[in-house]
Amino acid sequence: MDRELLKGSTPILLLSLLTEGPMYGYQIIETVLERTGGAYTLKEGALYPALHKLEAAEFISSYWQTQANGRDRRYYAILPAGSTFLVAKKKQWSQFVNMVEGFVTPGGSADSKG
Amino acid sequence: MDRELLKGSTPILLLSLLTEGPMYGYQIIETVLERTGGAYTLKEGALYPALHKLEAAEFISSYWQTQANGRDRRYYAILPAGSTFLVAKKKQWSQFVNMVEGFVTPGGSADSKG
DNA sequence: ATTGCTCCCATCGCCTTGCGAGGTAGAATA
DNA sequence: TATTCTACCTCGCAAGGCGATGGGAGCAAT
Repeated sequence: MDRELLKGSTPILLLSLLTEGPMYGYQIIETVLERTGGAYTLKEGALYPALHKLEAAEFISSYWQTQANGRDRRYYAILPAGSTFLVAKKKQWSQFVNMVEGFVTPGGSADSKG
Repeated sequence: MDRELLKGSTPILLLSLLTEGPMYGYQIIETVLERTGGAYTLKEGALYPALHKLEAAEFISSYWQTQANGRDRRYYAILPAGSTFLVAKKKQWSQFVNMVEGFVTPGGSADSKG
């Protein structure tokens, strides 16, 4: 997986994931790993800064939750503003994909799906 | 257009464009501008370094051509190695797109088209 | 008690890439 | 002469992912 391709898509990934429900960092990494069949390992050095930035922007919120073992986990949940942002980001995403594919396949479909 | 989304996709764009025939820098910018209906302006600060890097990797070659006016243009043409690279990049691209869309639309199609 | 493993958080410096701004220069136009 | 268009290019900056590194809690085996 080309790291440069990932740039800018992480917020979409994160926000989309959190739409399914609150998750904690480690769980996000595991989930991404599983769903991509090991193809993409979301790195901690990318995840946590991204999560913090999303929280600073008030697109997500976080809360610590103590488990039965007594250990703490930091859960992240999407906020209404985050959902709104996701919708806009998704649109931007498909426009972007469409643009690139318009060049990759000049004769192919290049209409705007978003 | 989100600049971060662009990162890593420029080589694909450039190589795809050059597959249609040799082009010079200014022409590439104009072409991209036209085809995207003004949505995406490939910036010089992004284009030329990308072009030079592609050339250093021997994916493309360049040659100066003098016009009737006496002015010179630097044309870039794709090399066999560049075509090979493009094919690999395209595959990587669709895998990447597929991955992101797998998260964006969890219920939707997430199979690997590439 | 010590080692080592898994879980779980996080930061730091590096690298790459796009962008804004700036520079050079010939040709056309006013 | 001055401006604009074409056409090339580079530099410093910002942003984001990555590898490395580190802290710490719980748990099992030695």
